[in-house]
Amino acid sequence: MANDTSQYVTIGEAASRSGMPSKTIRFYEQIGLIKPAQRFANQYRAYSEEDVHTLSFVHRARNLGFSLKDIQALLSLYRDRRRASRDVKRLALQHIAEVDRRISELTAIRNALAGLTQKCHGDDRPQCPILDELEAIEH
Amino acid sequence: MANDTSQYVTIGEAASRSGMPSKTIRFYEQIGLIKPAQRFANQYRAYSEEDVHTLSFVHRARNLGFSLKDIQALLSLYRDRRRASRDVKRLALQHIAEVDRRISELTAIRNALAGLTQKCHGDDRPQCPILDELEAIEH
DNA sequence: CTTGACCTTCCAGTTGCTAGAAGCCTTATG
DNA sequence: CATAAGGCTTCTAGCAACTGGAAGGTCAAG
Repeated sequence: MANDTSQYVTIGEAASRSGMPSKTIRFYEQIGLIKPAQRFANQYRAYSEEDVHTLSFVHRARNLGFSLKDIQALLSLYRDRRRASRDVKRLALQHIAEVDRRISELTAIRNALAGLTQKCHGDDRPQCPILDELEAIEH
Repeated sequence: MANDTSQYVTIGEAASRSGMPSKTIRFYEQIGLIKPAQRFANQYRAYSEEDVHTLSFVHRARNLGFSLKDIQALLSLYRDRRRASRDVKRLALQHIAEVDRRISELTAIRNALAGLTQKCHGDDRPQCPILDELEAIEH
C-alpha cells in the first residue's frame, strides 16, 4: 500500500483528497449514493483517480447545500453524456429558490429576535420582554 | 368531556390552541421537554390554560428557531421567578449570532450557485458549467 | 514483537419530528 | 341498539445526514 505510483488509494487518502471523512464515504456507499468501491487484496476499499473525483464532486455539491437526493440526480446527469444542461440548470435554479426561502425565513427570525433583545435590559432585574413576548398572553 | 366550563381540554384542543400538532405535544412530553400532562378519567391527556400557554410559548420559541435544548433552558428561566434577564438575553444573543452565521453561509451558497447558473445555457446542449465547476478538475 | 495507525464491520445515537398500526372512547344517526 | 366517524391511547419505525464507538484485522516501523 506504500506504492505511490499505484492507481488506487485507500479510503483515508480518498477522504483527505475529497475533503470528506472516511465515515461519510462509507455511509454514501452504504446508502447507494456512490457505487461500492473496489477492494485491495486485504479487503480495504480502493479508490481510483476518477472515484476521488466523484467524491470531490459530491463534497462540493453538499457544500452548496444540495440534498443527497439532488446529488443523486446530479450524479446521473453528470454521468450521462447526452445530458441536457437544461436539466442541470433547472435543478440548480430550484435549489437557489429553496435557499432564498431559507434565507428570508432566517432573516425574519433574526429581526424578530433582535427586536426582542433590544427591549431586554439584560441585567439582574427579572423583567424580560423576550420571555414576556414569547409568552404572548392575550388578555 | 362535553363540559365547556371545564378547566381542562383534550390534546386536540390544546394542539389547535397552541398551534402544534398533537403528535408533537406527545413527543415533547415523551422526551421530557414538558411535564407529563394530567389525565381525564378516561386516560385522555388534560391540559389547563396554563399548560396551553406553555405549549404556545414552546411553539413560538420553535418558530424563532430555538433548539429544543435552548427551549428547555428558556422554560426553566421562564418558570424561575428569580430569573435574571441577563441569562435570557445572553441566550437570545447567542441564538442571533447563530442565525447570522447560517444566513451568511446560505448567502455564500446562493451567490455561488447564481454565478454558476448564469453561465449555464440551460438548453439542449450538453455543455454545462455547473457540472464542470462542481467537478473542479485541477490540471 | 509490540506499538500505533490504519482499515474492517456492525450497531447505536443525534435532532425534531411524522406516519402508521391496533385498539379504546364518545357522539351522532338510522 | 348497532354502527360509523372521529378523536384519543400506546407502540414502533422511519426521515435526513451523518457521527461515534466497539471489536477486531493489517501493516510498517522501531
